[in-house]
Amino acid sequence: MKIGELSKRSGLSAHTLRFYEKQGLIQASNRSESNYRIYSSGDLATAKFIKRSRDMGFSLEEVEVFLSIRADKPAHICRDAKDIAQQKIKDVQVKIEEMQQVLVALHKLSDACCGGSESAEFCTIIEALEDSEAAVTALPNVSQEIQA
Amino acid sequence: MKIGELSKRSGLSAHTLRFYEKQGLIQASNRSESNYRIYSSGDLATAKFIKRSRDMGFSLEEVEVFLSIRADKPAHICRDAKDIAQQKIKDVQVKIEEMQQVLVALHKLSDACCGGSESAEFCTIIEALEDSEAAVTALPNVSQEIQA
DNA sequence: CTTGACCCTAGAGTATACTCTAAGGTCTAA
DNA sequence: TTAGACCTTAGAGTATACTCTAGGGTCAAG
Repeated sequence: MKIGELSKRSGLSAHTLRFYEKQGLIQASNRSESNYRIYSSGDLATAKFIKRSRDMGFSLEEVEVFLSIRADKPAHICRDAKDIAQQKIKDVQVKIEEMQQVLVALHKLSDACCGGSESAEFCTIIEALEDSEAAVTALPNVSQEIQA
Repeated sequence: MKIGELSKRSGLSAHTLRFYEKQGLIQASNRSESNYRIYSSGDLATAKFIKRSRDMGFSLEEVEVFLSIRADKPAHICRDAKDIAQQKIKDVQVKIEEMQQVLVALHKLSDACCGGSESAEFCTIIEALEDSEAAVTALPNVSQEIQA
């Protein structure tokens, strides 16, 4: 199949597939005479493997490791894979906890504010952000994780 | 005070303060004869305001809106501020939920694996990522949020 | 033989928020 | 007067993962 079909079947865009190729994650097993990438069903399996790994939150770098384990299983041990998974679990847990703290602070911030069409002269949100003694205390620096 | 002291007192690096200036978030109220930025205590309050907003997860763009409300409160209403806060709450809630789903999937993935020094030939993690019928089902695309 | 859908490459652009560098000027204390 | 800490600017680099563009070739159908 050509890249368009692999794209449809894998859920990865053609652009992304070419990008992954550049990153060394996946190769087309053949090229047509006109230099089109020709993918096998094995390639489709690889593409899906990558997609699933990404959907689980693994970075491309981690996916690369999984791919290398997958490519030569006898050369690797279960711990290789499990270490990555467990580290990812920890990362996700930390981020969830950070975001839950932020959520609590945000609720405090928001709930105190009437949110009406009154002048913002005494808006508690602005006041709380202004005043160090307000709702916001000892928050971790979470900005990145919350931005899309 | 000069930028170094504002940095210490606000918790923002001098680099970041200059960067925020470029973005139009904060200005030094004066310049010394040698062209050093001279900040007032009002500037310190602004810097802290920005820091607190960032720590609550607001983007620089959102902080800009808060700053403009703060700069001219009578011209704004409470809803202006509350809308932003509530939208942020929604965003954070969505991300937390996504990450919790990912966490469940990761646990399934990881728990099934022995993690020992056995060959990865039958590693359940690799198998699960390989096989569409495995643990991983209908996950949202969360990759970004989980990466640092 | 042309239209439209598809494919190719190299490289730039997007998003967000910094973070750092180079090259240089200023200030203070010993 | 000189070392060292501090300040200045413009602009590039970092991180991650795409996403898109320009300019061009290929292919099947009508």
